[in-house]
Amino acid sequence: MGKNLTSRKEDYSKWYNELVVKADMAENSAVRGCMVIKPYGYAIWEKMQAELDRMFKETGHQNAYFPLFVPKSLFEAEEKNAEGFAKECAIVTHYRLQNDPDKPGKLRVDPNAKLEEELVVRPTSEAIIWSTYKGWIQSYRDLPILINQWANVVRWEMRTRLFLRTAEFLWQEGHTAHATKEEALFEANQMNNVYADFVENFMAIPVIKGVKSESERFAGAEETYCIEALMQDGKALQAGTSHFLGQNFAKAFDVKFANKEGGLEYVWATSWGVSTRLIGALIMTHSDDNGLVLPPNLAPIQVVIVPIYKSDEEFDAISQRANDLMKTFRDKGISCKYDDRDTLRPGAKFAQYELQGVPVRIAIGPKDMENNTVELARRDTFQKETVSVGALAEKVPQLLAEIQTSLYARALDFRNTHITKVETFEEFQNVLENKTGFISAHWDGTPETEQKIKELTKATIRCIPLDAENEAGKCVLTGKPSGRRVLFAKAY
RNA sequence: CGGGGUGUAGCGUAGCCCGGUUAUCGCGCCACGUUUGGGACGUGGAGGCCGCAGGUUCGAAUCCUGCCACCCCGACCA
Repeated sequence: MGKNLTSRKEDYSKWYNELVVKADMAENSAVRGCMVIKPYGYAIWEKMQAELDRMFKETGHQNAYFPLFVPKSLFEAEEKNAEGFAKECAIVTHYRLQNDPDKPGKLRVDPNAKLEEELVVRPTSEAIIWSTYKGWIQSYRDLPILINQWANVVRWEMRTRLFLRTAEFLWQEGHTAHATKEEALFEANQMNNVYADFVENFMAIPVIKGVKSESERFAGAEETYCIEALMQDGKALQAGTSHFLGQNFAKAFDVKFANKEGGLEYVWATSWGVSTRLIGALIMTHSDDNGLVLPPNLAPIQVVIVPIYKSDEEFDAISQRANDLMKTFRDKGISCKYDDRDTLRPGAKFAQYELQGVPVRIAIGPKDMENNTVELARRDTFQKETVSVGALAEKVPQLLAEIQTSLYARALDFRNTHITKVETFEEFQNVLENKTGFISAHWDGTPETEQKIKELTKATIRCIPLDAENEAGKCVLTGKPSGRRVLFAKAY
């Protein structure tokens, strides 16, 4: 199921409902491709937010909030940025409805309530933020500004894909202002490292750090750092980006500062973001045919306890033990749940928690009560063992840690076996067709060649890896000289 | 926006070509009872403007026209 999340509805629909439902289109509704994130899915997002927020603050950032609406005149100020997003903007043109004289009971847009200037619903916030920063920055003493915003943004894509490309999505966007180019470059690179750290160590998804080619670069950026992950179906997913914006936005919004020498200089900028797309990455990296598989770090419930009983007496005794265990676990910071519902049989509960990806399950029945044991089962491998009650306080935290590392190891192994070095274009096409995954190949460095390869194979340059070694070679398509390999793949 | 496909109960579906009693089946839901170490079983029950709007016809889920939505493939993209 994890292999085909976005292409085969029947594969993911059974647990997709646990996380999210695509908004039902009301009659006449133009809302398309938006998602409803249900509590369980949102709890996962909150865990991500909490950890990222911690990491941002550790690196000196603060949270703030800026308006949803961007006046068109601000939006168009940075030319490349505006051009890049123009095709996918939702625009507010009116501010009032009125009763429709022709259709009783219906409303229409009041033609007299046209806005003097249209408002763009933010597809990203550089414009509104830099127009604000202008008023905040006069001197080098006002720098750096290190701000992050948690927000929703709207991108009116022609085609949406659940989790990976919804019309509205939640994200964080960092926007920083610096006195020097070096400092801004350091910041952009640092935040890309923060993302890599988070995605690898918290979400157990291996990534490749790199920079984008010119044509894949963020609109308005001078350099785009990125982390690229590989999904189980062999397609690449951009999991996060961090942009060095140069002085483009400072120039567009006329943001200058007085330096120590008394001269005026334009400010250097970065922006960086990750979104609810990461939930999609999580699903497509770890899930299997039984449903979601959550790394313990992200699981809203890390341990679930299921009682198995016939009589009330048995139930009471098991409940007592379960509550004792819960206290033990909670003291160790483990989130746990005791499912004492008498409306479902144990088997149904097992299936449900597998669907939800709960990492560890403990079952307690009459036999266990007799022997002072429990059945301990792990979601990732389905292994079960009988463990004495006294050993659990040690064993469960260990098991959670082991699941976390083993999920990462499994994904890393898959990823590494799906990076293929090729020398010829024939090999290139062959790998794309039969093996999928990343292709490490030489490229002559021109946008034309990149475009040609895209047309011929649908594969794009995912990134130029930061750790790529210098290696003389020949471009797979043109045969022209190349100084190092880049990574190609079909991408979401 | 181009090409293909699909809309029938909360979910998944049969019926549509070839129009004709009360629209099929499974899951789920509700009630009662028996059950409970891997998705229980029995009995009874509720739930449908057959995507929307027109048209053809004595009669439309079924035929025709228009519209809307969704899915897949392109273009576009976090």
